[in-house]
Amino acid sequence: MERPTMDDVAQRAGVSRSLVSLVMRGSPRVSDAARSAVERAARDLNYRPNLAARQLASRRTLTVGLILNDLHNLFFPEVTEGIHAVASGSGYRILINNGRQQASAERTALDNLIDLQVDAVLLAGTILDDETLIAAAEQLPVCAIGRSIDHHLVDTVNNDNRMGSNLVVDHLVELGHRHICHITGGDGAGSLERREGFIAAMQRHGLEPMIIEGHFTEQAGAHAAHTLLQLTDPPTAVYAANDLSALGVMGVFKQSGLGVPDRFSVVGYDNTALASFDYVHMTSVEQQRHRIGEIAMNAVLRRLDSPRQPALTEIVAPELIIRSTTGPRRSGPISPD
Amino acid sequence: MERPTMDDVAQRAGVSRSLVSLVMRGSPRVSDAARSAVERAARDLNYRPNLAARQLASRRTLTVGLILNDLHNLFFPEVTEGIHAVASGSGYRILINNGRQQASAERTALDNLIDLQVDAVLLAGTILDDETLIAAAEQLPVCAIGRSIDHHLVDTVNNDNRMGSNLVVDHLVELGHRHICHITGGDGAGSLERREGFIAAMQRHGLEPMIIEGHFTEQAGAHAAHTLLQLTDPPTAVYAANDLSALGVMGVFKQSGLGVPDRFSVVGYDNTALASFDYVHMTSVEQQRHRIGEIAMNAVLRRLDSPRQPALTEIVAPELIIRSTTGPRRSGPISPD
DNA sequence: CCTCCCGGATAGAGCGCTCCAACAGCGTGA
DNA sequence: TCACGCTGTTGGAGCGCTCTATCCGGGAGG
Repeated sequence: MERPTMDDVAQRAGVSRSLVSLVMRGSPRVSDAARSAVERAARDLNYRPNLAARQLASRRTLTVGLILNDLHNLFFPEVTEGIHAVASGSGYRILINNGRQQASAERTALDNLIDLQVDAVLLAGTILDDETLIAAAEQLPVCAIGRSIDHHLVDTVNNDNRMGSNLVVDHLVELGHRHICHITGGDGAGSLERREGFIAAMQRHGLEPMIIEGHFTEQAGAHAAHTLLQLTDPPTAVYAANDLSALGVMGVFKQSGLGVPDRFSVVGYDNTALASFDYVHMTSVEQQRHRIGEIAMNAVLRRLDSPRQPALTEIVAPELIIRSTTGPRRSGPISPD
Repeated sequence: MERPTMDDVAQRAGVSRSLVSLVMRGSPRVSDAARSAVERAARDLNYRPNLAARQLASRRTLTVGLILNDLHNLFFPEVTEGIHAVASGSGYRILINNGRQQASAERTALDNLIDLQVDAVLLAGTILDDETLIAAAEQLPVCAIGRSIDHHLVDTVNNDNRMGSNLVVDHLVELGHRHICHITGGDGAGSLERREGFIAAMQRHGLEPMIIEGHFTEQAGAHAAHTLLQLTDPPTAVYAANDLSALGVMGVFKQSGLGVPDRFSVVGYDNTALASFDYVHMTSVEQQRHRIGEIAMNAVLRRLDSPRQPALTEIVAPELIIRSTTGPRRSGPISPD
């Protein structure tokens, strides 16, 4: 009933524990005969190595921790899968911790993972303060996704948020829009860059940027939409800092009987499932989430190899996915249909 | 630079390692003087216990594993938070693994967690086969959420799916609908019960149940909707096995210019964020996800205490959340607006 | 005065693995 | 023939904790 140990396997196979250990770790310098004897014995006993013991002796876990800022945000599942794809191909397992959108929860999660002695930590969309992150980076490889941080040990992977804003503005201008409003993402990951990119792009077109401060939430989008509807000369297009916020905007427009894209064009960011549902079918900026995950995990693998190498700062080009919430600017007064 | 060990703390505090261990584990039989000396030394050295060593020696990890069937499904975040709320109150940490909607991935995840020697495993919405689950239950406490399984060691927590279907049918019938179609969830968690509950409820009302087989996906909902639109005498209401599928239905109706709820009433299940967005505002069945998570974690704690106790089978009553995708039956032929 | 007890502290034997040093054979070349 | 290297295998010393058994010293009880 007790879980078998390496000694049990060794005894059954008629070899030493050291040999069993070599086989378990896939060493090449083991004879075929010995290897198959050990494998047989292990199978017979249903042996599974004790990771705690392995870890204690070898000081590594072949495990990397992943902290997700918010399980509710559909941005993360794809990133996670990109990470997973690379990790499982290189023998690492992934352990996820939920940050629940709170810096304190993220800190606890980080502590947990460090206590568990994961070999490295990936943070996605994290809002943890820089010092904590850097302190962690001195102990083990750390890679941050969707957040920039200036430190010689912290690798980062980001999409090019400025470019994303550029794509959006170019698209809207091409459709004839001149009066465009950006709803920001507040202190959310990447929102500062999206905002700056928006302003720069508008100025490049000789247009005046309009901005409403918001968050990465449905409520923020809804709130901003209500504000817009009060204006005497409202914009004809709205660019929200993420899909959630954009959906909040669309909810208000729908309830007010204002057609999208007839009265307003709406664009989101992240191209999450929210945008791609046929029922929503929203124009949005795809960050290449899967690819970002892959790159991040590869960065971790690299740093696991050479821990003190200079920080990697990867920027991935986003892509505008045009769907049916954006259309030609329609002039004329605003009124319910 | 090396991480300090218990011996370092002991030396600095001028006591034995055993005493340090007692302090770390919060033993009451330590003098105040000794305790504070140890605590000081630990703080000075920034000591953090090595979980692997602790685990190896004590054979427990104070960690429970959680396997989520699908990170993309917004049903799980709430459940996770319910689990977390109870777990953190009792000193356990949660480790999440992603099942990626594949039984094989779930099995790997389970193996991972068992190898890591978590004290217990929670599975949410899992599609793992019974044998694997039962085999795991012989080794450590296992609790399954959203899935029934008949075994004296596996605790289960479910919402009352039959009752959920009942609520839906009663609501639709009350609105005048007599011709109602249920799109099933295939082999998804709980979908069999929802289906049976639907049939029973319809029969109770003397109505003929109509069923289209589906899945827990947007595609399945869309596919079923297309099928419905081919019928000469289509139903006036559609009850999909989950929100995702219901949204697929709504996407098709929208594209076909068929108003909801004017032409069709649509109901989902799970009351995820998908249903509650203002833009969607869909009638759906709330499972009490947070509560389910809490109950599940409590079941685990109980079984951790007395491992051989008979299985707990908790059923939570669901609640129908009525929004604007259901309305009075409208007679007359179907045609685009 | 001796024994007993008891709170408080400690020694030391593991837990199940890894990994280094060492070793047994067996060609091979001088 | 002997030293040498090479392949395959082994012994055993840890890794950093927990936990049982044991010890110590002082107050209570006889």
